[in-house]
Amino acid sequence: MNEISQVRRFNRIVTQRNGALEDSFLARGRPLGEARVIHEIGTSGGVDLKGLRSKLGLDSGYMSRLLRSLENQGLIAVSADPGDSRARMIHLTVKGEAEFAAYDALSDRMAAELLDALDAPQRARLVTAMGEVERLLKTAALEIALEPAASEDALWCVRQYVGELNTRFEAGFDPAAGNTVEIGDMVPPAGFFVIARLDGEPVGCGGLKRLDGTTGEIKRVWAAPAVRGVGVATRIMDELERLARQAGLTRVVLDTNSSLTEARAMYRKRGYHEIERYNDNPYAQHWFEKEL
Amino acid sequence: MNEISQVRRFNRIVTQRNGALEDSFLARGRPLGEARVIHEIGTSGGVDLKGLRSKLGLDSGYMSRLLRSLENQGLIAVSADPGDSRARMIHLTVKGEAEFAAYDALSDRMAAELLDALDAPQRARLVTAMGEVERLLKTAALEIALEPAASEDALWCVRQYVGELNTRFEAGFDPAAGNTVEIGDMVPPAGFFVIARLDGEPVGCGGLKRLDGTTGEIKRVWAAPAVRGVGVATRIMDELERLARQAGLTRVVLDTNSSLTEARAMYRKRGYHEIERYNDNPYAQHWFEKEL
DNA sequence: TTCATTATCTGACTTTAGTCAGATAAATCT
DNA sequence: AGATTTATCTGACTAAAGTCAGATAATGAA
Repeated sequence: MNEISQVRRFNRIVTQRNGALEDSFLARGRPLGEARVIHEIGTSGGVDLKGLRSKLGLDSGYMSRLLRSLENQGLIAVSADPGDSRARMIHLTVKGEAEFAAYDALSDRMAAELLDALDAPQRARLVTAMGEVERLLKTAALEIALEPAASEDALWCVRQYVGELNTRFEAGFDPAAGNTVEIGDMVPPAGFFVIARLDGEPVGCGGLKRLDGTTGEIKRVWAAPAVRGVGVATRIMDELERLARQAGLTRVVLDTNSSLTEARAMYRKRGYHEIERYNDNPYAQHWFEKEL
Repeated sequence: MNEISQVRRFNRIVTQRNGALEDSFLARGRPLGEARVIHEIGTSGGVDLKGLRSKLGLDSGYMSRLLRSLENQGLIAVSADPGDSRARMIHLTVKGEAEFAAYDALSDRMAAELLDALDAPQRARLVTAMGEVERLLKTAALEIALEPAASEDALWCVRQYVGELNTRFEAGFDPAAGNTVEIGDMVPPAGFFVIARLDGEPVGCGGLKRLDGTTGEIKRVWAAPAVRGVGVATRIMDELERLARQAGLTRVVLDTNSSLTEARAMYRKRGYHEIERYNDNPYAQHWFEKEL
């Protein structure tokens, strides 16, 4: 099919370019493995060895040797984890930070060189198209799955959600006052909680709480700022509605604050229509329902 | 700058994806070096060792060993070049073809998997955006340079040009009858010939012939079909006009056939306007000029 | 307290990728 | 015909990347 050949052509040409880029990383005179470790530590800014190892997918022996080498070069410092003295924390030294900054500057320069070869309208088109490809690749890589509402990741997502409401609502958001759902409400079969992940990292969530035999309420739909435009909220709503239908519900409702105008537009687009106030949530100004 | 960070974000996410792709190539149980050689031979379908070596940029000793290994696996057959018995020709055996097809199918499957994760409108947007990125990356990588009009590559380009006119003109194109320029006319300082290259491969050409003390004529502007939409013709015209100005000319003219409508539109857009017939080229129906 | 588990490290290994200095034979130049 | 160049091959090497089997010490569970 023609779409497939466009994807393959794209992969080919981009691989060529990135190959050149990786070579120039090597050209900084350091083995690629070491450079990758420096880059990873630098971007996360101090990490635990175990997490680093799983992120880069390296053997423990190999990793140990890489770290020893970087330590001898004075680029990193390894210290014991305060909570668990088997585990190690790693961070860049001043020299390591400088090295990381040099890689960073190199990446910047390569990007600038590419852009310099184009005129302003072409640059604008390239950046727009790259953004579109990036968003759609993320969309394709998105994974939505049921998650225990009490899990570490679920709680993290809800904290992000609460934090964001707090900055967006004019009067702030007090989770105690505005809380209309408990963790237990979103545990199957009573309700559900789902998480959206990108390469394993949580980037969005949403919950469904059963109100009665036929009605479910959608709660806590959140998408991380880094994935705006990727369709995370849409995919989460899809999944929650599917789960609601599967559980025999025929109707879902939700409430929302007037400051969340994009959310309201999305609900309408998905076939929700506004109804009378059905709860006493002090932060809600709009109530919606949808027949499934 | 914001454009730079978009380019870097793009590079990062695409590298991740392609990294996974390369790993799966490795996962076919063959070292990447061997896989690259099979791929290269397969796509070009029978090659000479020297060309292969320069294309992949490998050391002669290393290459020799790679070939010996592939030969022992029964994937390739090496024969003497009929014209030069020092040189070697390489082609895939039946088993090698099967292996190549397997890599090909794998690439297809990975592209299909990506597309499958999207709905039809998203797929269309992805493919469009990938095409745009691809074209603009090519635009950025384009190199235009003076070339001896009698060089191997220059002659190759002109042959492509002639072949294309022959298929596009209703009555065909006879280079003998339609020839209004000789190689010698395009040798500096009398005239110029330029070639556009993408990663070293010629993908377009154009010539300038001095008619008198103030006027130059633009000839043989051609862009390979693979780079349509990349702006090769535009860049070649830019360069030819620059060279004309540099040589002290104040006016350029050119002629063209009525079947080349896009070319005519481009000339107008570049500030050319139509004038009276100035030569007796039997294939020309339109004549243009531009003050520099 | 004992035992299994976990996080990291060390030593001994292999494969991959690549370099470099000749060797060899055919082709080309003088 | 002899000298030089070219295309490929062989041998001897190195560095990078990675694997695997224990060793060690701290942690957590019974």
